[in-house]
Amino acid sequence: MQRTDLLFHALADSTRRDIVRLVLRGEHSVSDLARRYPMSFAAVQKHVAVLERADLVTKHQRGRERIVRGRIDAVRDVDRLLDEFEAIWRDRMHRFGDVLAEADQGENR
Amino acid sequence: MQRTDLLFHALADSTRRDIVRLVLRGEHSVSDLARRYPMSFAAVQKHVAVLERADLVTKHQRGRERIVRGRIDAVRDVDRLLDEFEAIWRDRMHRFGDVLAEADQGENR
DNA sequence: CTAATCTACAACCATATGGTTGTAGATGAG
DNA sequence: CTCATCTACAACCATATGGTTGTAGATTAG
Repeated sequence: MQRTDLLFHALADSTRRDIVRLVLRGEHSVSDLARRYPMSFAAVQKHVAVLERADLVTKHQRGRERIVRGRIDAVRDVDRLLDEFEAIWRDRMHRFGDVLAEADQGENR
Repeated sequence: MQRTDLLFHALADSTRRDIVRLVLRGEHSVSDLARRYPMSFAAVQKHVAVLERADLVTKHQRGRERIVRGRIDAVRDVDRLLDEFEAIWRDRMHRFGDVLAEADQGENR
């Protein structure tokens, strides 16, 4: 699977999106996060792993805890991908405008 | 599953992202699309269905063909969600700046 | 030192996903 | 009318996903 797949897949779950919001706001240990959701520690741990695989968060040790931080750069990478779509669409609108302009020219010829 | 999940999930596959690019650029029938990918018609049909469920494309009949169009609005909805993340992060940076400012004040007291 | 906490990881399970083939219904071409 | 094309949909299969429980290793607290 490619990185883009990992990014979108990671964001396609509301628990994971919520975790991203939390760790963008500030640091949280894995157990901090686990306490917030109605699921087991292991389940949250897996969600964090999915986010980590997509580079949306990083984990580093502090004592016996693992601290999770959000990586805004990854979010911006997704943003850029969407910009590409926007550009494609704008280009189409542009070409559509050209066709209309040509039609106008034809009328005045 | 909520709409956001559907949106991100739909975009978490390179074939589907490619289809979105194509139909943002211009109309294509389902069989047009199917010819482009190394998989069965039914498989492409399913991919289109996933995109449709997420409102990233619409389908309408023309003769015996089903014409697929991209919906830029859905792309923009995703964009807005990412903006929320960006805002959260900026807010954190802002608050971090405040803490530094308070520390400075403390020094000069 | 001992006990509690935090984490990692494996095994397991139900369901979802992404692909296939096959069948059948509309529609257009000749 | 007849045949080819386009589509829908069902059945099926292998694998991925999201959850669980259980076990074991680090690390801190007392």
